[in-house]
Amino acid sequence: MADGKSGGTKSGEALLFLTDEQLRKGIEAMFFAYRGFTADPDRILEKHGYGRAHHRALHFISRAPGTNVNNLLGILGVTKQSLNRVLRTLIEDGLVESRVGVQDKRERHLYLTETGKVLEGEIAEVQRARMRAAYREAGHEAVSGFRQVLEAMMDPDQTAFFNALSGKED
Amino acid sequence: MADGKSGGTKSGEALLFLTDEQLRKGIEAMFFAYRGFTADPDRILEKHGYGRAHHRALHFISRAPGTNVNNLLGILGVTKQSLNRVLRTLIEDGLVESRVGVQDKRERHLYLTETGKVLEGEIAEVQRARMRAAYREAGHEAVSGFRQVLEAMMDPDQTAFFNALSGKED
DNA sequence: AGTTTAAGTCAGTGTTGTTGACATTCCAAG
DNA sequence: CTTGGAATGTCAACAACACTGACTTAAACT
Repeated sequence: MADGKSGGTKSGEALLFLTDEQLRKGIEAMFFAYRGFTADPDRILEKHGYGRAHHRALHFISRAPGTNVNNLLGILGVTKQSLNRVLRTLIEDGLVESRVGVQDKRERHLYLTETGKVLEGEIAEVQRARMRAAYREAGHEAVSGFRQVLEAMMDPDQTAFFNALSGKED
Repeated sequence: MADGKSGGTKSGEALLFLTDEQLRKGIEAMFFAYRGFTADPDRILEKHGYGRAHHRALHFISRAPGTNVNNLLGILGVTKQSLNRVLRTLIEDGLVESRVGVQDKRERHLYLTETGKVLEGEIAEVQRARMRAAYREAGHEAVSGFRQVLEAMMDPDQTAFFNALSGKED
């Protein structure tokens, strides 16, 4: 079962033969790539005294302006307290604006301020730059495969959030 | 620059047209997929009172038995103390064995004990299972592209570690 | 009026990361 | 041979960020 050769690859049959070794390589690739993926944003965030949690909030508020706290909690998959700590500092620092809901006054709708958009844009650009470079290096076919595998790797409820965020095209 | 349509996609020319929107989708896919990627191991680790740092140590010691602390530090990209805290509990709990170096007595060589191999194997299997399922769902071509993009996304020094860990084939 | 929902808060805890100081060992220059 | 520097690993104290659980406020629903 852990001899790295047989194991769970028996039921694969005709279509796809996957040794434990190949799977392990994929797992390690995921680990190292994710570090690269977060490296550039981390550098910028550090200069401002922020962490990844702040980036995630900025990103998804930018992506879904006017979203409420509950929705953001679902997307980020953290607790209220975790999100709130981050959100409070972002609001205090004037990067995020919280507006009381019109229809439902219990809700707070979140928006990036101009300052918030600047920082989010700066971080997004370096992250896009790396993604762009990786895509170009790997080529068109690879990009499609990359996305397919990633989507298949998500938990179903996460996939729901992912799809809900979809822009029109893609 | 942040209108999601133009921006840094100008120098793409013939080969690959990438809108900011497509890149953003890739970034979000990476975020959600990584959460799925770590979900199963996290569940097992939690039962034992361990975290991801413990898993990473177990994984790479299993991958490179007899490695010393310094090498592990390079692979994991954390500070000595971070690794050491984790390593100490794993040694105390009898999952990892630390042997003083023969040639250089400053070095400690790390090995999994039988107990350590059992836990590492259990975690590795659930992680492989998800990767296997994702690979099968996405298909052979996709797997190749997935790996290509991930490798291109790594920092060069991380790629070095990644390749150094390579098994014979693959 | 009573219940539920959305958001925010306070207190306590755990994991994981950091820096700084320290012990041991090796090695090479005087 | 000894002394001093470099490398390896350990320990202590601290910061960031996640978690649970209990509670408050306000608004909405029934």
